[in-house]
Amino acid sequence: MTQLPTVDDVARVANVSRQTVSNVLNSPGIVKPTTRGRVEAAIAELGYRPHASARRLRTRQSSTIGVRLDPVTNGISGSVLDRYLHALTEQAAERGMRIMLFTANDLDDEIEQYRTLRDGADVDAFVVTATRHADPRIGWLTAERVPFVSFGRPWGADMDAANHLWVDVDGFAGHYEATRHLIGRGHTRIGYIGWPAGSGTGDERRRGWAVAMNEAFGLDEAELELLTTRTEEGVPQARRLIETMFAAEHDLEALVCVSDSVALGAMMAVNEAGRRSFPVIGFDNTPVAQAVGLSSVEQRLDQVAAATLELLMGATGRRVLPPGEKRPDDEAGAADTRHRLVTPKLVVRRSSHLAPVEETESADAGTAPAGRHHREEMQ
Amino acid sequence: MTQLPTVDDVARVANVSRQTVSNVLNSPGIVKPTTRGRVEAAIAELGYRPHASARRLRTRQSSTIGVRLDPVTNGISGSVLDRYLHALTEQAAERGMRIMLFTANDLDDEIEQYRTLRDGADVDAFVVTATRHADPRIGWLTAERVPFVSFGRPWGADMDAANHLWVDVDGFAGHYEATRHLIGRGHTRIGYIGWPAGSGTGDERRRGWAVAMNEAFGLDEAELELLTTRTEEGVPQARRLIETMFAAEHDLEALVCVSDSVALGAMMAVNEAGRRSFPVIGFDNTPVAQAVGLSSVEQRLDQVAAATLELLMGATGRRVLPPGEKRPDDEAGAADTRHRLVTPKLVVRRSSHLAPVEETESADAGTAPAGRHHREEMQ
DNA sequence: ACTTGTAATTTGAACGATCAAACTTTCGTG
DNA sequence: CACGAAAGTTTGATCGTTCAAATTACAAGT
Repeated sequence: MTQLPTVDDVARVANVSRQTVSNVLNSPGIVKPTTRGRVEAAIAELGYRPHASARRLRTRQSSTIGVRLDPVTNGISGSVLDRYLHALTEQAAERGMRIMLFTANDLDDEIEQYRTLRDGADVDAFVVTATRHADPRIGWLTAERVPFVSFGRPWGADMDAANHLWVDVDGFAGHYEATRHLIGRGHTRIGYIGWPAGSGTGDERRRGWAVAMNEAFGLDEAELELLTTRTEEGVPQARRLIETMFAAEHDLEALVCVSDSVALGAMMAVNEAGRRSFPVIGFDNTPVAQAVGLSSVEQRLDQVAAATLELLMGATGRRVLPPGEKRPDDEAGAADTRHRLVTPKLVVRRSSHLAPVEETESADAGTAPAGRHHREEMQ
Repeated sequence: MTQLPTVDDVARVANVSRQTVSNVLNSPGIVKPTTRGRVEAAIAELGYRPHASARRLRTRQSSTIGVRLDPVTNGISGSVLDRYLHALTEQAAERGMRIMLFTANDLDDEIEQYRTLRDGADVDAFVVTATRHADPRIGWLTAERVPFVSFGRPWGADMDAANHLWVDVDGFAGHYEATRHLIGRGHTRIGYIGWPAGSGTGDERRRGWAVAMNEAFGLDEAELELLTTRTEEGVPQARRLIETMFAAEHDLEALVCVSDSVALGAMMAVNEAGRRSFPVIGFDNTPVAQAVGLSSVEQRLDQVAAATLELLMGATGRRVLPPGEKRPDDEAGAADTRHRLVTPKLVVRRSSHLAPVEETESADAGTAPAGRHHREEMQ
């Protein structure tokens, strides 16, 4: 093997010109079928593959999406980003795109990386994760007209001005469904363990619980607040919290928890206290939840990934669309085409399957709102 | 913003030639300090960044390492690859390298991807994971002289012929230490739950247990086999296995398990059976283990990542070395320079901290071989 | 001062593809 | 049957960089 074949080599063999070969590759429609066949044969014969860098140099397109890999390994919940990454990589591949990872020390450094990757034509677009209030990255990317989608909706003041593309999981719907599930099983005193107020994501999830409780029992916000406790993320934190709670008098019957970590801590405290019929539901459906039989709300990350690419490339496109312009699928006045809210799905396991309904092995379609959510046994 | 500045723009401003600018960037040593200063000033002034694709076209180097992201989300253990990926991305960045992800449907498809990425000068090297017996990928990469490192040593017949670069975690050492720890705490009847025989990784871990048991109690392989059970990977599988085991008569006092999934299953069965003083140790130190207080063997993936890059790029190099040649650090006859075996680390948690030593909160440096392993409380 | 060697810098030519425009063939039509 | 338009194909230029060789600047040696 002396030298990689180039477009010229193919042209020579197929007895056509460079450009025709290029056309066969990029716009097969405009070249005569006869010729195309000849060229394709030559390509196969020589084992030719386009030189991606040369193409990039000319077209300024890289067919690559950049994702910053967060340095923190967030233990349990860290896997959410990883699962998203898996889904994104797979679905991007189906559209001829690839994912490039990079790291950054802080937000400014991240912007610096954006610039380098953009200027070097290394990536066509970015996926921004872990957005925060007044995120400087969003501003920079928007100002520079770099295509991007953020996984996580804008919060706070940005919320109104937000005309950038974003995808998010509907935490409200998730815990609304979870709470409905518990209510359907006959529970009334359902508590909520959340994160400290002010986290947009956490507040939204709690709101799902709150609305369901209000609809069912007419509780007002003051009453709901009495059923709410808040803690930092983490298994032991939550565990201690619930232990304290059990020590004091209380009449809770079930808990909806803002995350699997918190739910696991709660579950452990519940077990420790010997309360066998005390349902707990988490959020994220992490491997941990799966392993210990914790009911949880599954973020459908494949759908999130699909939505990400849809916003970036259109419904079926194979290249990144320029930002800020009218999107092809804007046509039918189809809702808002600049963001997607993915509805998560409750996964019912043992932890939510305890009393007050009689605890039988096969009790399933009983009082539970059947068919609304997916039932999964530990397997 | 009209046009991105090029090397020519910088040259004009600094009043030098293209090539000098290029030299300042790539071999600053050969350009006179005065000139260099002028060029650097111009670069800063214009905010110039090299066009990575143009550079790649010329040099045929991409400063990128390709990693196939396995489509399977292996639940609990899947996070191992993810954590490796994190570490690799970070450390690669420190050497000016980036990670590109891709997916493939099967091994042949993966080779196809290798070819595309290589021919397109998209990546300089690959990291191959999940190696198996007679892996076709290894052969192809070697024959094509594509630089690569495999995470996972070669097994079986390949083992001898293996002259390619590989990194692996020393599973033997991991479970040797785990077993020594249990022995140090006074246990004698320590069982092993492994994967079905024939998995190189699993066999190697079991061997660590076996050797420790043999050294301490003089058990021969027949006797060791009696203490061994095997199961497919998975929490419920392991759980049922141990339930059966507890149902039958047995005199086990402790268990070393080939993975955290298996260990978790075991732990649940143990709890269910009301056996409170029955230590269990896993492998991988997954978030799950951390969350439920399961002792486990931590694969130091940052070290694995460091070793990967060392093999690929030399101790401090910033570019991938051509494969098959004498490596720079071959000099001092330093062991084998073509592979690295990373020693994992036992992380002691509650699950291994139970009897027969009196179960007190502070019992720590008692009979345990102090200082050998890291002690971590749930935090 | 004059060679000689080395350090520093510059110049022309790639790298492999696509773009834009020019050219040639094909085909429908008056 | 010639004409013009559309379809198909080719040609020259270009993307931004680094390589290889050529040139110039500078210091030391006889």
